[in-house]
Amino acid sequence: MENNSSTVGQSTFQTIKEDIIFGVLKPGLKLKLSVLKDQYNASVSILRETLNRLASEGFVEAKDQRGFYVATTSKEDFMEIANLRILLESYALELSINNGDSEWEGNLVAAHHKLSIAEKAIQKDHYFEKNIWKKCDHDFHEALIQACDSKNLLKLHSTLYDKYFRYEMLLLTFQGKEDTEHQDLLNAALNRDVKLAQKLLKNHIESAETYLMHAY
Amino acid sequence: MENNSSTVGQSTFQTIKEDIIFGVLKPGLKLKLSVLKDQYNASVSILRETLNRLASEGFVEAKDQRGFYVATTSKEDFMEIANLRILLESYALELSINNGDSEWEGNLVAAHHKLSIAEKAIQKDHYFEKNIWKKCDHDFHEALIQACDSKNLLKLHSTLYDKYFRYEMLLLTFQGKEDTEHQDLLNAALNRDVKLAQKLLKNHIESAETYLMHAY
DNA sequence: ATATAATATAAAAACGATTATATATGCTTT
DNA sequence: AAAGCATATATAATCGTTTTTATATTATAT
Repeated sequence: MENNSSTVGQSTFQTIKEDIIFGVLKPGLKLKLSVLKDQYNASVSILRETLNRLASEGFVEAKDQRGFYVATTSKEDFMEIANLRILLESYALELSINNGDSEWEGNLVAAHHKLSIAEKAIQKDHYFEKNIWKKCDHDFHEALIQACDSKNLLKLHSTLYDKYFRYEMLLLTFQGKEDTEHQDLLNAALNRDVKLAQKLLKNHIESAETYLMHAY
Repeated sequence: MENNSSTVGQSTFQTIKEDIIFGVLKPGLKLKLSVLKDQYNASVSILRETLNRLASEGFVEAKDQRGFYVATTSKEDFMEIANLRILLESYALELSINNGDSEWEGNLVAAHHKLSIAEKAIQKDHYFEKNIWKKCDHDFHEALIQACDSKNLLKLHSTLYDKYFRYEMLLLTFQGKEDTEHQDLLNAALNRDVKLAQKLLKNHIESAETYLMHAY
C-alpha cells in the first residue's frame, strides 16, 4: 500500500488511516510511538500530528497522558455509523438528484462502469486487490451525491463511509454475492426518482448491515 | 478566556478553537507558527498538532507546504452548516424524545433553567460574558438530544453546533430579542411531541439563519 | 523594457533530544 | 504476608534546532 503524497505527514496519515480501515492495525491495538516510528519511517512529531488528526476523525482514541489506541469497535457503534450513513447519504442523494446536470450523469455512469468491472474482477479472482474495489465503490457512492452542492456534507459523508467500510473489512471475508443493487441505484438516479433511489440506498446499506451483524 | 486542561496540547487546542469560534482569530487569517508561538506560549510542535486537529474538524485550513489559515466563511458555507444542523439535530431529537427517561427530563429542565437565567442576564447587561451564554445554549441543545443513544451522532452534532455558533458570533451584535423559542421547545420535548419539537427546532435554527443572512 | 534565471529570505516540515508522567517493581514496615 | 511507600523504567508530552520548500528579489540576457 505505497503512498507518495507531497509531504511525509500527508503520506503517513494516508497510510496509517488505510491500515486501520483495512484492518492491518487491529481495533484496540496500542499505538506506541516508538514502534510506529520504525514501522512507518517517521519521526515522533509527525506521528503525533497524524494520530491527533486520526483521533479527531474517530479512527484513533487518544487517552490523555497514556497514548494512542486504534479505535475499538462494537455492534452499537456499527449500527450508529450505518444509520448516520443512511441519513446523510439519503439527504445528499435527494439534493444531488434534484440538482445534477449532464456532467453529473456522465461521471456517475463512468463511476458505475468502473465499479461493475471491479465487481466482476473480484468475483473471479478472490485475491483481487480489495483497495481497488474499495476505491471504485467509494467513487460510485460519491458520484451519486456529488451534485448535492454541499462541501460540508460531502466531507461528513466521506468519513462516515470510511468508518462503515472499516466494519465491512473487519467482518467480511468478501461476500461476493452477485447482485444488481448498484445497477438499480444508478437507474433510479438517472430517472431522477428520489424516493426509489433513497429506498434502494437504504436497503443497500441495511442489507450489508444485517449480513455483517451475523459475524458479531 | 483562561483554560487549564491537563496537557499543554489540550489547553492550546481549546483556547485556539474558542478564539476562532468567538471571532478573536478572524476568518482567512494566516496562522504563522512563529507568531502563535508567542501568542499562545506553546512550541511549534504543539501548535502543529493543534492546527492539524482543528483542520480536520474544519476550523482551520491547512494548505500543503504553505501553512495554516483560519477557515474562511461564506454565505454558502453557513447555509450548508445550518441545513446539516437541522438534519442531524432533528433526527437526534426524535431518537431522544422516544428514548429519554426521567433522568433525561430532569437534566433537560435543569439545562433550560440555567439557559433562561443567562438569557435574562444578557438582556439586562449587554456586556454579560458571551461564552457563558454560549455554554448554556449549547448545553440545552445537547440536553435535548442527550438520550438519542448515539455517541457518533452527538459528536457530529457538537462540531456542527460550534460551526453554526461561530457564524452567530461573527455576524451578530447580540440579537437580544425576547422570545419563548427555547421554552416552547422544552415543552414539546417534555410532552414527547416529536413532530412539533422538530418543527420548532427547524424554525429556531432557520429564524436565526434568516436574521443572520441580512448581515452578509 | 521585459522575461527568465539565479540568489536570498522567510516560513513550514521534519527531526532528535529533553522533560514530565504513569505504571511496574521492589523494598520496608506492621 | 500484605499493604503502603519509594524507586526504577518505559513512554508520552514538549521543546529547540535543522532541513526543506516556496516565494520574493535581484541580476542578466535578449
